[in-house]
Amino acid sequence: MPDRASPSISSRKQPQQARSAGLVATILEAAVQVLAKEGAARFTTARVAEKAGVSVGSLYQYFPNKAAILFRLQSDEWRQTADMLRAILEDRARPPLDRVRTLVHAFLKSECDEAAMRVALDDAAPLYRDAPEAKTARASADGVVAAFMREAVPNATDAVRAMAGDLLKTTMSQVGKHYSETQRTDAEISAYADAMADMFCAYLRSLDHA
Amino acid sequence: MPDRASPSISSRKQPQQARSAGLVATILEAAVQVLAKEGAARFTTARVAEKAGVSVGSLYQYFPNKAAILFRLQSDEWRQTADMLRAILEDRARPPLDRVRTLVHAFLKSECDEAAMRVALDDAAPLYRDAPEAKTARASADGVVAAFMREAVPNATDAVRAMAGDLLKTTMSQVGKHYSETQRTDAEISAYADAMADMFCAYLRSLDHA
DNA sequence: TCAAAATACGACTAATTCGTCATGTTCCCT
DNA sequence: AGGGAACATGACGAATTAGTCGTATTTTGA
Repeated sequence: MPDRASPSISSRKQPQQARSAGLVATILEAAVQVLAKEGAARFTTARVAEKAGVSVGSLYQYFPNKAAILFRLQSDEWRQTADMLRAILEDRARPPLDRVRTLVHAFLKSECDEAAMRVALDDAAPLYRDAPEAKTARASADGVVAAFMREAVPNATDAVRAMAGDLLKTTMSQVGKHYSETQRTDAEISAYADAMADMFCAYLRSLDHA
Repeated sequence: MPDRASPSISSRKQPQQARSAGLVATILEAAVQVLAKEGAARFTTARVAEKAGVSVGSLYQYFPNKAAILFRLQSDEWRQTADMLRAILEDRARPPLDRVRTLVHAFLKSECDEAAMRVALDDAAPLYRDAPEAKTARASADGVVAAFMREAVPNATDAVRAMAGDLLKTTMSQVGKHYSETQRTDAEISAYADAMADMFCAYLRSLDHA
């Protein structure tokens, strides 16, 4: 039972004039900066507003609370990741296992870029993860993964496929998250991605043979 | 660059009389309660002291700051996990892959017991993870894993073994952590553990064949 | 027995934080 | 032009927190 009850995370109001739309964008950019440079503990609405060159009051006109800003940032990340995942996994011209390897490389690389921001965003997760909006957003990639699994592992029951797909998805995202907490060279990242892809491929092959 | 500089996490003084040794134990038990029932955000020294039936002043006599209490709890968890891991992996009477499966089951089960406390402890990680003491503590299981890998995958270079061992360790702990964030039945836990063990075994076999 | 050391206490300070609201400014439309 | 709506401001209130310190109590050892 971690934090308090789910906060209201939905937007307070939508910007209607051009200046306020720009203001929202400015705030989000500033939020990324503050998160990356100061860390989750020092991520405050006041600091974000200052960095954005905007008053706190303006900030609270478009975000109901601090958690909403963080959720928005995380939401954008998820969307971006889901798009990449879809683009790679749905390329039916290539063998499934090739796609897995490409995906792991792309994911790990993207996780390591902007590592500071992503780690901080994860540190702040208790503030937004229990919101109902977050639960649905996290499941956005499930369909793509399920479709891919049907293609990659045709000889398996639905139950096995569902569990294996979930395991692969969870492994990639969680291990990637942890891996990005330490500074790495591109060569190290690539080697680690190959190891993870080896593991995934061996698993998928074993599922299909069985 | 998340939080501030590393806090001093070492004990302020060692209890010398019986009553103060008991007091430290009482505080740690209370800390577990507070963490599990209130979550990381509401984990405060005042609340821990109150739950322990002790004054804040007494608490600060044996812990230099809040982070030290959290680090102590995490440290105890790590020790406990390392012991379990050693006991299972060093049982040379059984085939290596059997041991892996047993280990995954045991780890996942133990992760799901006390899930609330572990999740909260993880939420509080930013407060203690950058301390130098933490880095060494985390590496405590590395030797056992390396020895096991030599046994399980004799036909592989040291470099491959090191990376694969790290990947398995990281996967188990990170996926386990994420898995325990949701409530599960024993049957579900066991099924997931089997899936993870399947993946690990397929990977280890493929490394040995290659 | 009795003084010094160890232990325990809890009110208090200084700092930080979130979010509001009364007031002022800019924009748009007729 | 001018009136209303949208937008922007930032001082401020209310709440919470980490950690200290002067004082009181208990234990120990000579």
